Parts: sequence; structure tokens; C-alpha cells
Amino acid sequence: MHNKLTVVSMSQEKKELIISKANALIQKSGYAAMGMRELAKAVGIEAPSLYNHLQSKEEILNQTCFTLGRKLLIALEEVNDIYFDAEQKLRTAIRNHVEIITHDLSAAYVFIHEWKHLSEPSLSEFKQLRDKYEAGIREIVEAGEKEGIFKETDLKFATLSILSAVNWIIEWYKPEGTMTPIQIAEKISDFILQGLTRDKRFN
Amino acid sequence: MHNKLTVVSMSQEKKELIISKANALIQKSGYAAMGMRELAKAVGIEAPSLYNHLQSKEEILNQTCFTLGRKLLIALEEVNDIYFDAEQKLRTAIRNHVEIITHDLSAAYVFIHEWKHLSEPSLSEFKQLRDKYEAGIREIVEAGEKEGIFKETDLKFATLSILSAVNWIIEWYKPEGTMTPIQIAEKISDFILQGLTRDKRFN
DNA sequence: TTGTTATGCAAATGTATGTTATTTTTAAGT
DNA sequence: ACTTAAAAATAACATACATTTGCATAACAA
Repeated sequence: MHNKLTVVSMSQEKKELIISKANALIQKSGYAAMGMRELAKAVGIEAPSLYNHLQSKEEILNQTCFTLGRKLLIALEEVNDIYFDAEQKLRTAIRNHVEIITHDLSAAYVFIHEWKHLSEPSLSEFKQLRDKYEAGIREIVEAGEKEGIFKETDLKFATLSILSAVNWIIEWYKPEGTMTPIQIAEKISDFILQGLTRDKRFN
Repeated sequence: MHNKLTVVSMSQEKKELIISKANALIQKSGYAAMGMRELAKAVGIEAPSLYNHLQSKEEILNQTCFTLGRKLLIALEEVNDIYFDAEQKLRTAIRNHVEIITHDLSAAYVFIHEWKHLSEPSLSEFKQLRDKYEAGIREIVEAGEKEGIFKETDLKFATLSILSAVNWIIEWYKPEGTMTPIQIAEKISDFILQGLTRDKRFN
């Protein structure tokens, strides 16, 4: 019987490599379907060696979901503090969101879709984080309404529409494509602000 | 050695029950994470009995993805045949889509997210179906542009934005909520056509 | 009644799962 | 060169997986 405490790796580099490879596999086949042996092979080691760096499979999920969640939330709170009018706030928030999400698509996929597989209490904690982010977006829309820039809308609905547009990116974005993340963000902002209809003022 | 041919059930009722329960479980925990034992328990039989009605687990995925895919495609093709101006086409297409998706949320979830787990050749076939649907939406946007109703946009991008809005519904829609599917469809259409910005013509 | 088919269950098959215990190799610090 | 700790490997564990086999029952047609 050994006095073996929890193993905590010193080199975080490897851990990040593992999580990054894991996210890629999860994006391809889902969290539940990703096997630790498969992951180990992708990293170039044997499955049990993973546990020199991780406590469990779920730690991967935890890491990715919360790291990305906090990153998004911080960026959003910064926007809500600094910028002045609502349109600029919204455009900046969207640009930040798009940049963060496109910067690591696999992680974004995990964050957006696979958080369901978190177990309590992480699950509740994560939902709270998400709600907070959603509330931040809603704040901007609300401000825009009060400023008279945005039309009166169902706040909840408008917020969800914005989130749908920015989160759906992971379903189609390819880094090799022609549009840069910033260009995508601009197009999405235009779309959300103006819609498809031709502006009749200039006709 | 038996001469046991493929088992094909006569009562399709039960099969539909199984698939419906399966979709609910898949929505909750994902296709890979749903176990046949768990499904059997939900149906009220033992796991091996499922195979009196199904050939395999994947048949569930197949059924749901293709049934819903065909349903959506047919509805869209009807719209593209009948209605005249592009705005009406788009509004109708969106309404159909929303109605179909909200009618069976679990199935919609499987259709939108879990098709990845299909294996060849079904996978390629399904992708083709999806592409066809996307092309149908793009046709409408293209027509709107030519009619001068819609502004000139990146066709691909506009199409994806529309699909993102209607597909994201499954992430938040609750049948107990206040909005009916038709109301949701209207709001989405308005949002896509007009955007958030207040119409300055009437100010 | 008899033959047939649909449906179910219990038992078992082979494989894959996440993970632990234990040992060996590698690398760094002295 | 010696020590120490980190990282990897081997072997194994318990459990869970989708599925098959073989057999029983119930419904129904002849």
C-alpha cells in the first residue's frame, strides 16, 4: 500500500496538448464516443499514461468548458464597462465572441455542445456561467432599446437570436476560408442590425 | 443453425414508440451515450427484445435523420414551387421549418446534431440531403436579391445565418412557453428581414 | 386443433470502456 | 556518478456495451 497522493503534473504543456487533442476528437465524434485509448494514441502515449496529467476524462470537459466560458465572460464584461453607445457595444461584443470562438474551434464546439455531459456540481456551475453571459448580451440589447437605437423587441428573443448567429459559426467556419474572423463578425453584426431587407432610404 | 432471416416487425406502432423514446434519451445525453438497456427500460421491455423491432442501434439514427430531413426538404420544395415573391417564400419556408422542428424537438435535436454518428454510406447520403435543403434556402435569398427586395449579400453567409436562427430554436424552445411556433417563426422572419435597428423612415 | 408468426425473456458472447496498481524508463539536479 | 521525481509502459480490473442464441409464450390464421 503506497502513500500515493493525487498526481499533479508540473509540465502543463503536455496537459494542454492532451486537452487540445481531446477537443479535436470530441468535435469529431462527441464526448461520450471519444475513448481514452484513442486520445492516448493521438497524443502518442499509452492510455494509462494520460492519468499522469489528468485526474479523469471529465477533467478535460471541465477545463475546456470553464476556461472558454470565463474567457468569453471577461471579454463581454470589459465591453459592457468601456464602450458607450449600444451599437458599438454590440459590435464589439460580437467581434470578441467570434474571435474567441474561431481561435479554437474544437474547444468552442465542446463549450457550445458538450457541456451537457458535465456532472454535478460542475453542470450547475457551468449553466450559471452561461446565464451570466446571456444576461450580459441582453443588457446591451436593453441599453440599445433605451437609447432608441434598437427597436423594441422581446429581449429574450433578441438575445437568443444574437447568440444563435455567433454560435452557429462553428458549424460551418473553416480557417482556410476567405473570410477572416473579424470580417465574419462584421457581417454578422450588419445582419443582426440591419437584416436582409434592402434599405429603402437610399433608393 | 437456424434459418433466421432479418426480423421485420409488423406492428410499426411499437417501433415508433421505441424511436421516440430513443430520441428523447439521445437529446438528453447524446447518441453514443444512450445505451440500449437504458432505452429498453424506457420502453418497458428488456434490451434484447428491442431487436425484434430494430436491426441495430444505428437504425434509430437513420430513421430519425432521414425522416425529418425528407420532411423538411419536401416542405421547402413546395414553397419554392408555389409562392411568388421572395419575402413571402422566405417567411413561409421559415414557418414550415419552425413548425416541423418544434413539433418533435427530440427528433429535431437528433437531426441537427447527431447525424455525425451515421456511418457510411448513410452519412454521405444524409449530407447530400442537407446540402439540397441549404441550396433551397439559398435559392430564395438569391431570388430576393434579383427582385431587388433583399440587399446584395454573400449568399452562402446569408443562408447560413437563416439556418442558424431557425435551428438554434431547439436550444431554448420549451413547448410550455408563451410563444407559439408560428409566432416564433414570425419573429425570426422579422429579425432576419429587418434586423434590430429601428426603422428611421418613421421617425 | 394445428402451424405460423410476432414478441418477449434469460443467458451468454465478445469487445470496449475508464481507470488503478505496479513497474520501468527518462530526465534533471546535485 | 547518485538521487529524485516525473512520465511512460505493462498488466489487469470491474463494468458496460451492442448484439446473438435459444427458447417460451401469446395471438392468430388455417
